[in-house]
Amino acid sequence: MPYLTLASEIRSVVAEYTKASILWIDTEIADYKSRNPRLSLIQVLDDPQDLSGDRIFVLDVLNYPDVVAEFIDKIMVNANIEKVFHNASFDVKFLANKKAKNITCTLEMAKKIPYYALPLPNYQLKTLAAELCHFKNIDKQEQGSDWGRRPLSEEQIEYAYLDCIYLAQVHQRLIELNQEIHSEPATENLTSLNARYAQLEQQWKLLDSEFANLQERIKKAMLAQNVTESSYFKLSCYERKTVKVPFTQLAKLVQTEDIDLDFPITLTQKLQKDLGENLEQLSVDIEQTTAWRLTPKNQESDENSDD
DNA sequence: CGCGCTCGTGAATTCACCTC
DNA sequence: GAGGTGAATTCACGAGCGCG
Repeated sequence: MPYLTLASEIRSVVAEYTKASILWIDTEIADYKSRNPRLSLIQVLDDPQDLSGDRIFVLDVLNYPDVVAEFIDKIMVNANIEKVFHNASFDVKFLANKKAKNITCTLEMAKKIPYYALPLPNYQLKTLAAELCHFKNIDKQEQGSDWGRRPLSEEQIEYAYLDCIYLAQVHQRLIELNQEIHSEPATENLTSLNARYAQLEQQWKLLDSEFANLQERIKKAMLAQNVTESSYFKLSCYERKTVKVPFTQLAKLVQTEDIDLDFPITLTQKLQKDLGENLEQLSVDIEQTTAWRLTPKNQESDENSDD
């Protein structure tokens, strides 16, 4: 895991990366608590199979803002290179932000996988690495360490490159899980899906109804007994306000003050009825959509076993 | 600590569908 | 057609989470 500190060698590595089609990237930030945090390290991996770390370059960019600019210009903004991060929005904030193209976030991928298929207490990278890829002895101690100091400790550099390995491995597993979960609709086996649904429905109804009942009782009990904290729950409240104005007043204001305010209003059935024939004077824009819905058939009559 | 999200909550609306 | 019902949708808001 080459640790590069010279601007010239970092530049040449960045130049090499422009040929890659996908890169796994992590960053370390110095002074994250302060008002102006700085980019300390950029760790890049270009081969997800690599577990040794040989293919990871740890780029020390703390004192090279112009090298960072080059990285942004050649890699981050380049739509031809897919960039994989965990919680991408955090790292990308320091790397081109909104201008970054072709970003993949493993945190978002993980969250999209339904809970039953990936039952985890949280979606931190270390949790995913441990549960999804069975990495042992994952250390996150260095995460909060001082990334602004130089030289960095052995442990810090070790930690920095390990994160990239976790990232690439987790990413691969998430892709696999995704394929299992979100299968091709055209080739799904409807019979087995229906069977599984029916099998779960009864259990689910029992659980769901008791669950809802418990929630309601606990809430009401805590309210009645003036308890804001119980062993499992916190009870909080908030003010909610909706600002309203008569439509005629708003319309008049916009007219008289010549305010630039125009947007489509949904004419609900009630409004259409209230307008009556006046509706014909308006140039309405009719949007047609199709809504599909699943309706369970009545299963209890087992007489209709027709095919 | 702080940013930038997403998510859960509960009320209000809307609408399809059913019955009378 | 009136009226009821349940599902879906919308909205304001705060809680909570991930990163270092």
